[in-house]
Amino acid sequence: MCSTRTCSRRVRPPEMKDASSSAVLFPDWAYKPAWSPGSRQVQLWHFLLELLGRGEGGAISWGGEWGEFVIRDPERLARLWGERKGKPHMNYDKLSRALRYYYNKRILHKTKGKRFTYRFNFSKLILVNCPRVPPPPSHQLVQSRPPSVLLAAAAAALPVCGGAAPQPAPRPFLLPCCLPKPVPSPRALHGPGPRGPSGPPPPLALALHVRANGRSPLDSAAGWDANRVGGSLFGGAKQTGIQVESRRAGSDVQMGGRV
DNA sequence: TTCGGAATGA
DNA sequence: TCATTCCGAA
Repeated sequence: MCSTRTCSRRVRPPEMKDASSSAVLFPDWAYKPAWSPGSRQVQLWHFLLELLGRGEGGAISWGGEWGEFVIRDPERLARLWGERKGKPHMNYDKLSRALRYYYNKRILHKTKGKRFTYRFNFSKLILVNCPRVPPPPSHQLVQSRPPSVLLAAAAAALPVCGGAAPQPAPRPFLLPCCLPKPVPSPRALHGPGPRGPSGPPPPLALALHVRANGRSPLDSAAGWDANRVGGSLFGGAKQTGIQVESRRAGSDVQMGGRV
């Protein structure tokens, strides 16, 4: 076992090749570098959405809140992730560190008080990853071209009802604002509808809402504590801190570190 | 259990 | 840029 940080061996990761795992939710281009700047491999949130969309209920499943998911078997999830990345020594501690880097980017939030429970911020993913959604003015969202796979991913994997019941993987559909050719789906358009009093909108409705208004219902949702919107959410969030981002964004960014 | 700094790799 | 790895702290 590698006992030092300098000992790292390059293992060619088993990138997704088989249709059984990739074609279900994501088109091939989703994994190309052009759609994932800075990374030539599948990203962790891709992977999580993929598992969630496949109904990989053993290791991870959707939680009760909209966008919330629960890691049922942390070590198994880590093992799966490690297999995907060719990192045999992956464990939940390391995986969760990667998840925590998503906090700064507002891709993910921790659901406090619930073990192994996190929540996707789909609105942020949509806003910054959809090329045809105009970014908010006077912000620096755009120094890199973000992957537009996100909408497809979110749309395909999102629980349509948002309830606690596990969702079968929905038919893949891709949202028009991110695609050259819209592929509307009747189910996507109508969906079964919310089940509870605070039932979430179907993903497409959310996306269209975002597209029309430039913001998402999630941004103002009471339960969503990342309510400081409008910052350069992806661009400046470095691993080492968010001070640069706060400084540059000026008035409208208020990230207090931990929430 | 969760968090985030730091060093490092690709 | 996105992790991976390690680790100390809460």
